[in-house]
Amino acid sequence: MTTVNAMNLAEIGNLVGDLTRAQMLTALLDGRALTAGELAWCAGIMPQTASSHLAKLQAAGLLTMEKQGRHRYFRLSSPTVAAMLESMQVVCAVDAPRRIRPESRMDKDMRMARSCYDHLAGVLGVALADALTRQGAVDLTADGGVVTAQGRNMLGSFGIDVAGLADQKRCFCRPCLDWSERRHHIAGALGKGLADRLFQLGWIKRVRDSRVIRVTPEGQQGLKQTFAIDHPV
Amino acid sequence: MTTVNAMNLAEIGNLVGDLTRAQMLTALLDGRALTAGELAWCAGIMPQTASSHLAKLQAAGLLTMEKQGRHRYFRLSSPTVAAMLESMQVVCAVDAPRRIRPESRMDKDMRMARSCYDHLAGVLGVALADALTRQGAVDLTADGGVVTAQGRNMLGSFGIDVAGLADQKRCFCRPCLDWSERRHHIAGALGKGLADRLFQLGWIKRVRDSRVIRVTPEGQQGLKQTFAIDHPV
DNA sequence: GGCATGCTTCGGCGCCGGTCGAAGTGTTCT
DNA sequence: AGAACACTTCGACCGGCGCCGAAGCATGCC
Repeated sequence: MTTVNAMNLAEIGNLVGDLTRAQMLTALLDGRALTAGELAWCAGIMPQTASSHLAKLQAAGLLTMEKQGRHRYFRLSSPTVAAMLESMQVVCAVDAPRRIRPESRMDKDMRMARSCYDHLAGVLGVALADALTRQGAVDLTADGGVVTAQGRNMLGSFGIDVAGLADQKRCFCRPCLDWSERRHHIAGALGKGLADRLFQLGWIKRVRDSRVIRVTPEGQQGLKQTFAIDHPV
Repeated sequence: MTTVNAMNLAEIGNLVGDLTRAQMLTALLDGRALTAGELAWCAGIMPQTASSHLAKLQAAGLLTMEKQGRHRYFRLSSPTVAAMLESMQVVCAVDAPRRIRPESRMDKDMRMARSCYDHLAGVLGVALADALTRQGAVDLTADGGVVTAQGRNMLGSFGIDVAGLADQKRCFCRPCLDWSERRHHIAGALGKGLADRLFQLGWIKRVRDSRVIRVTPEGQQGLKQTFAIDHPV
């Protein structure tokens, strides 16, 4: 019997399948580490309850914990976990028969620009991928992506150490299906490099307590000049 | 609040998180369509119970149903769903702290060679990917893969219509992390093409009621001659 | 028509697991 | 030292869900 596989599958599913834990995981999906208390607040439960959930998630290897003074910081234990969660969201978004879309302000912002573990997603993420493709800097297919010689120059002068990124163990340029746009954006080391550089330049900023990304006025101008992207407010 | 995302996530997780449903999904992971009765048998439950589970999975869009006489055939509704399930299994295999491995005969066979939705996985799948890489037919990275000019010739003379496969909508050559080998094998249209051709040649056969693949004596010989693969019995 | 088969719906049972209050441990601040 | 804080453990409650028996529809075979 293939039960051993199914058991693993069910265990993971079960962990993600509780709304409270799903809220915690969603909160951690931007790659930051949060304290147990913050996670409890995110999920709207008492600290004791959060503690038991976090213990389970940690025991299963989805989360790693780091003690720091009297705080305990939790983060997703690897990009693999983030990728899994994204793939689950993609299934919701793509395959589910249409259902009520609350269309809240936050949802709108999330669709506009958000962090996806350590890179950019939403309209902005897709626009960046499009722009780099249009400029011949990267060749992005559904299967994967490569940076062209021209792209290396361009990204280099933009302040991204392409060679350094490519040396890392992790995927260099992975296409990541965007659950809101239903198109691909750039993930992997290059995706992180791009996001990091935009943060560094002050072109984008995180919105507190969410994955939403805000484009600053300088970013607005810079994106237009460098990538010919007209990002809405 | 990002609750809408978390809700979707939890819904999917909840569906996969029940051992019974996980067994059904695992049984469907090879891409075939099974009847409600067969799925009930796979999960070891009564038909009534299976019916309710299948209704839920279908309502959520994970499964599609097709009536055929008095049978109802269920299958995974898309490769996206299969990819999600695989990604969940990868997380179990890679991130989970080591746990008891029952080491049953079936597990051994599964690790040796199995179908993964519509392509090959296990030792055989990885060996094929290695062989094609070694022969310079494909260039497989963690990000994606491409078929070389030489590869097109080689695969063409092996009876695979590379150009035809590349024209399809779906990913052509996607690397898929193997949960047992923890290395990549070839998925996507090319992966399916390879598997189909090996079935057609009679080199491999499915084992009844499982995803296990058996290599025939002809296959043993053919794999050695064509790909220099010494596949264990 | 009569009967077997495949699947669904309904109703009630039983249990697993998420929840919080209370109490305990370890850390930091004054 | 004592108090405030962050988090964990324990115990009890209870709601939800997976389970099966019985009955109800469809379909196919004789």
